[in-house]
Amino acid sequence: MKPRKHRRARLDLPRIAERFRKKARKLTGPRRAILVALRERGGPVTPREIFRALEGRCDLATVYRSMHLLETMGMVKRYDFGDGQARFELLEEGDDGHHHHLVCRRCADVVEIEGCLMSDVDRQVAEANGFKAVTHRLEFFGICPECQGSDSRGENVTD
Amino acid sequence: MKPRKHRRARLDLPRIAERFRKKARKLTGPRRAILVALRERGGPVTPREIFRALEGRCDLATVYRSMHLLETMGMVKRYDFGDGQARFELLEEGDDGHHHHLVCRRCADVVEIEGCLMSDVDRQVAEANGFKAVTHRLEFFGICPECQGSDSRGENVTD
DNA sequence: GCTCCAATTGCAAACGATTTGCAATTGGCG
DNA sequence: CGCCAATTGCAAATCGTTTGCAATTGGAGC
Ligand SMILES: [Mn+2]
Ligand SMILES: [Mn+2]
Ligand SMILES: [Zn+2]
Ligand SMILES: [Zn+2]
Repeated sequence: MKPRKHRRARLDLPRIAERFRKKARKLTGPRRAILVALRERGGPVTPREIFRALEGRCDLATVYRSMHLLETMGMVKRYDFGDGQARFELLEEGDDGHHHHLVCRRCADVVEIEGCLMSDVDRQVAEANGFKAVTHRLEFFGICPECQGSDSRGENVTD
Repeated sequence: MKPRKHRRARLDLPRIAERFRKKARKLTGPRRAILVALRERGGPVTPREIFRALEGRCDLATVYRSMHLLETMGMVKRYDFGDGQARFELLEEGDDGHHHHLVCRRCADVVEIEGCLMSDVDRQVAEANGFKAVTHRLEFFGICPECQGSDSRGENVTD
């Protein structure tokens, strides 16, 4: 049994629906399906992955529109792993989603990094430069255990 | 006199040319112009900004091709501020370019953050998850001094 | 200097992610 | 059950970036 890689893996669906409706929005078929897909995955998902998981129950454009909506509603958070596609995670009520990830450069496997010890750094950076409301975006990249042995180029991973 | 915002603002042009030629590459007109533009700016520049600065002396496709080349030669480093366009900085010889930025969310002004105190964090993250060769990507975002007074939405910036 | 050719360029078309216009569909309130 | 604003599917548009190809050019060798 592998350890669960992502927190927020189990959220109550009726509760999600309720949260959604509270913002005076129609809970349509496609939207429900997207929320289910987001909950299933738990970790960061691309719009295209959601689209594939929906198997025709929803158009790709609708996925994008829904992600925007959910983002402004504060129900999902967007992450950027620098590969040109957005990723989203469903948030628990009250969670602002601020956390970081460790991404394998070979297989793109993602591990959640618990907690963030940088709020004091934000303050220092703000202070030192006269900025206000400073936040940060931080992701880690490396080679995961699985990918360390079977190297794609024959050389071994060190360090 | 405003303080200089970017390090590596002055690099010797002949020396840059020499570094370039050492890798057995043709130092063409477009490439020379691009290197000059990169040196002029000092801080992170988008391909389109370089293209504009070149005023017809070089095609946009050539800018992109040159950035790839310079990147693989280790003469520029790519940064990602999450707005969908790449930025590049010319590097001093021997510099790996690892550093971070503070970007204004209103005017997109960029301030360099000196140094990086996270190599021990990289190690901890690697250790804790069985990953190897862990690095990170980190940028800060906030509201710069200039943008704090004249607020775009009438509310004042706090915190 | 002049020749020659692989390296490089400009141009236009292709790309992949994301956005948008619009006519057809639908959730949820009355 | 009917209505209508909200939502959707579809196709076309957009944006940053990449690529094919024929024309151009730097610089090594004479
Ligand atoms: Mn996560
Ligand atoms: Mn910089
Ligand atoms: Zn953080
Ligand atoms: Zn760093």
